[in-house]
Amino acid sequence: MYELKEQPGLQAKVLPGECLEHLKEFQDSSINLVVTSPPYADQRASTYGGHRPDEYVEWFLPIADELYRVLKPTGTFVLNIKEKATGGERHTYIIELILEMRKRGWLWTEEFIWHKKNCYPGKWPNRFRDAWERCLQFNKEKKFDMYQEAVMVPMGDWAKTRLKNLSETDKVRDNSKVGSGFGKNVSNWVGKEFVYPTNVLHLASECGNKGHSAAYPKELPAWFIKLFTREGDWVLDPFVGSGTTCVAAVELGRNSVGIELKDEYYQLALANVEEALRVPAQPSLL
Amino acid sequence: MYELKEQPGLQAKVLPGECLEHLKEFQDSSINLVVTSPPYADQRASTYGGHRPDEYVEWFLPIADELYRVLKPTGTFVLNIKEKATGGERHTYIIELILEMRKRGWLWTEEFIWHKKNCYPGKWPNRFRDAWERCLQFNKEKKFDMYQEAVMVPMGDWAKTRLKNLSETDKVRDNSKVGSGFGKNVSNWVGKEFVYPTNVLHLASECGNKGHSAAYPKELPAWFIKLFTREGDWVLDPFVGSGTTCVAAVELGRNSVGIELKDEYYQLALANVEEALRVPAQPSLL
DNA sequence: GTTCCGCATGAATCGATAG
DNA sequence: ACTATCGATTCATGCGGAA
Repeated sequence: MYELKEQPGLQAKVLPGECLEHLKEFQDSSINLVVTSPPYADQRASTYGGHRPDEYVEWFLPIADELYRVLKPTGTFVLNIKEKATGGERHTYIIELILEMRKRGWLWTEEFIWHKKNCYPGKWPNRFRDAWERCLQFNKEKKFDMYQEAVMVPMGDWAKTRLKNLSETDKVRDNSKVGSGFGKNVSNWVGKEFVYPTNVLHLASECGNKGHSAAYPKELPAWFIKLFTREGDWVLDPFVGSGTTCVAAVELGRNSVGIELKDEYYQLALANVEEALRVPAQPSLL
Repeated sequence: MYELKEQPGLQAKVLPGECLEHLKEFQDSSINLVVTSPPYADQRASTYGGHRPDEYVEWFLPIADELYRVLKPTGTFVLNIKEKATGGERHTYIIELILEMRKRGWLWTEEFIWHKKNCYPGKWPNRFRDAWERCLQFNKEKKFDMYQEAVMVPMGDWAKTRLKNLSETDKVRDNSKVGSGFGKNVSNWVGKEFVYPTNVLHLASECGNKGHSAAYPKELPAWFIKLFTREGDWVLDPFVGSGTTCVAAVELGRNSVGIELKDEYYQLALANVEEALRVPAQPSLL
């Protein structure tokens, strides 16, 4: 049985292997936020631990049950996912999953939209490029921890004016700059008016910059970590991939656990989390 | 039995009363596009002809059946809708409706996201402002009519590059005025590069909504009308409200039928459609 | 050191081909 | 028929090399 204790210093663990096995070792009500992007449904079940659309719900429900158990009553589960198009139709396994999870006690609190500015190219006779993904928010209780002030965005007069006339490109660029944590310059915000965001997130999907294809920009988990946790809280990603969620948690001063089945990604996650822990958290981000 | 014939001149009819009654008078396979924004689920069932969330699916399915019958095999049904938040949760009647409609033969081809730039202000302890709605695309057949070229947009780089050029300012202003980012006066963009749009639509929700409660900007039906129909085709909106869909159809040179239960809106729709018919269609829009 | 251009590269999807 | 694989299509982004 793992114990997640408050200790001096930041903790970030990455565990190799099946998430269901590891989850059983977690104590009840020990996690503040689960945020994950599970392997998408894939015809080729062998590629990345993908699962066939028709079996997706059946595969995921036992995991959802364990996540329910380990989550604190005031905690939140954020599921980033998007259904495939098969046979000319959008598949229904995700909306079926929502219904099934509700039957098992989860509250479907909200559906955020992640608008991907740079989506995958392609042309088909019957559809356009898919530029959005779901970020489904589930909770155990109606009352849950939410720190809305942590994700407020500056909205000066110039921005209001620009939003009316300009293309989405500039807005996205500004937004991603703000949320990335690196280009953040607090002095630039002095005198600007802050407003609460909406349930639509504008983030560019990360391009393959350092060879590791992190198909889930760090800004996405970072946004939900800021919104649903405080420093010292515990964040869990049962499908951590290259470690993006844990890195975001470390940079924000949250403790985290990531689980990854595939050894290649596990090794990558280890290295990335190590690197993140080496750099002290930036006070401006916390 | 209504007959929808090709006649010289544009036709736009508005019918008062229950849509189910009128739909039964339509011939099979006579409509190219159904696009509508039905009354949203409302706890107070009497207010806007709204229907309780728990009864929404049951109420809508018979209408969906009739729409299926009157739609041409290569036609499309676009349903603009968004679930309410009740009891701290997003209600599930819409995803249940999708599953039920599929059981009755509809193909769930795609889900477009309408991103409302200027959504209704407000603040709640457990959620942010709702800035998006679903535009569910249903079809009868895998192969359907789709005219993708009609909604192409200037390439992403274009705005960024040209905005630096002061001499292009006028064109930018025209752009925002005409189409809010979609379907603008093509003649202005001759020689520029165009790309296909994505399944995320950026449209401001209508501000001055002429007495109608459901703000449904004309650009929304206009975009789908351009995408799924050609001039002379028939467009149907069984919940036409103040006539927005028919006005958009008229302006684009498509024939249309709108149905409205509430007399107040019906009168408004009549007036708006009359006005639209008085102004000759602008060739640049067709 | 800037700016600009060319180029590779994706959480994709369809249709055809082969077993 | 039904499933697995492959080629074609497409565009925002970040990189490197060149002016």
